[in-house]
Amino acid sequence: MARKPPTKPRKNALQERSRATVDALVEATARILVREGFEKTSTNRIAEIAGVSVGSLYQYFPSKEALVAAVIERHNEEIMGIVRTTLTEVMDMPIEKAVRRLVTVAIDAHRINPELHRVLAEQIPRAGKLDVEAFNREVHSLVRAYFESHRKEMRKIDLDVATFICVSTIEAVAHNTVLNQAEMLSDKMVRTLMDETTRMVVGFLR
Amino acid sequence: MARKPPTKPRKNALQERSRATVDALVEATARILVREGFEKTSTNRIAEIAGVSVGSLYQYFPSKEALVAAVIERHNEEIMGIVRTTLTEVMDMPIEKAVRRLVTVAIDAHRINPELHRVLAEQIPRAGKLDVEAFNREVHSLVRAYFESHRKEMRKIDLDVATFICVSTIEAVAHNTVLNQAEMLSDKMVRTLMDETTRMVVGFLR
DNA sequence: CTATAATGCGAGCATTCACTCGCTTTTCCT
DNA sequence: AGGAAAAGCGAGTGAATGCTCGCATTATAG
Repeated sequence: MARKPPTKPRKNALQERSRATVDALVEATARILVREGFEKTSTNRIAEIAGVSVGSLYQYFPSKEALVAAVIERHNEEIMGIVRTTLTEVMDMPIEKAVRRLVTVAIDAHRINPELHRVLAEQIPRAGKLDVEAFNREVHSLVRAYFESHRKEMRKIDLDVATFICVSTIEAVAHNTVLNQAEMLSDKMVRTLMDETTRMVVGFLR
Repeated sequence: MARKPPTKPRKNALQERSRATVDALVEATARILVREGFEKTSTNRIAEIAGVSVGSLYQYFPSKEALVAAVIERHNEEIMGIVRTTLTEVMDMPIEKAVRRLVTVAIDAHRINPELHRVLAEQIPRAGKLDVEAFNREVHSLVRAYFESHRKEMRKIDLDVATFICVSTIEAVAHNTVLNQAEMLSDKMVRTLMDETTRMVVGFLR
């Protein structure tokens, strides 16, 4: 196995100016990933688009992977923010309402930046792998917590299995809806898909 | 957008010897993809492992992408073979039986070569994109055909929506079961997963 | 056996790319 | 003001890689 390149910043941005530089670099990386694809994403190009020199880039990011990892982390954090707040909102709702809400949120989350999501999903470099796993684990445990406190509404079923299946299903439907079918889908179609997915999951749980 | 590299063979292998060369090259590509990852997969290395010179490689494959595409096609064909025969076997079975069989087959298919599947799923180059879409379309239409001829066992529901949701679900569960959790799962656990997934899908359809 | 086509070879070319280093400019602190 | 620390610069370096091309070897046909 190959040694993985470092991911931690070489130095922390302290002053205002340097924080802006770091931001510009991450933003540029995301934009190039979307607009030109992973292969075309070179450090020289990133620096160019960010309006920064390669030298400065390497002051804050020890490797190209570190930059991509930063993009992944930012994107994941954005999504996790939504998921976390939604799951607390939903905590007191009955299963039917809660699941419907989760399905909606899953699709919304995938719509934040579908192209970036696609590129990250397709081309996850080794660097981002850990982040994504942590992400999955957190979603899993949040959903499981909800199930635990709503056990009475549910039939007898292993909670881990239920969580695994439900999360996989909702994620897959959202992913495929937004990415595979793109704009082919009318709003009405999307609503039907959400209704039916909700129905399936709810029917499954009780 | 960048122009995509050609994928068609530069010339067809006619004689026995050259067919063996082509095979060795595809096989070597698959092995390197699995053992050393996409990044380490260079044409020079492929030729080396295949016991063939780079020059010969380029007699049959116009680009590196063409080689990867060939691997993808071979893998997809292997899976599609299983899916096709299973769906004809299943054509006369009632929904319950049929779905259970399909879930089993989905997992089996993912187990053919999990590592290769993972690499291909993660690192699909532009070249393989079309193949994968064709693959999805075929699965979709096969499943839809089954649903059509079993409409009486099902509640009223748009067949495309039903197909989309069912295929997404089964694929996602199989994928995550085999790849995310790897060997962490006991056989019993897998059986439970299959039972529950079947239950969910069947419950959804009627 | 000989001519022709098919197959195979691999050093090397051209290019790309991640990353370094010596230096300048800007900001902060007293 | 002035010195130190932080931030920024970008030409240049070395390594990797996709691919070509001229030639060598092997198979087929007449």
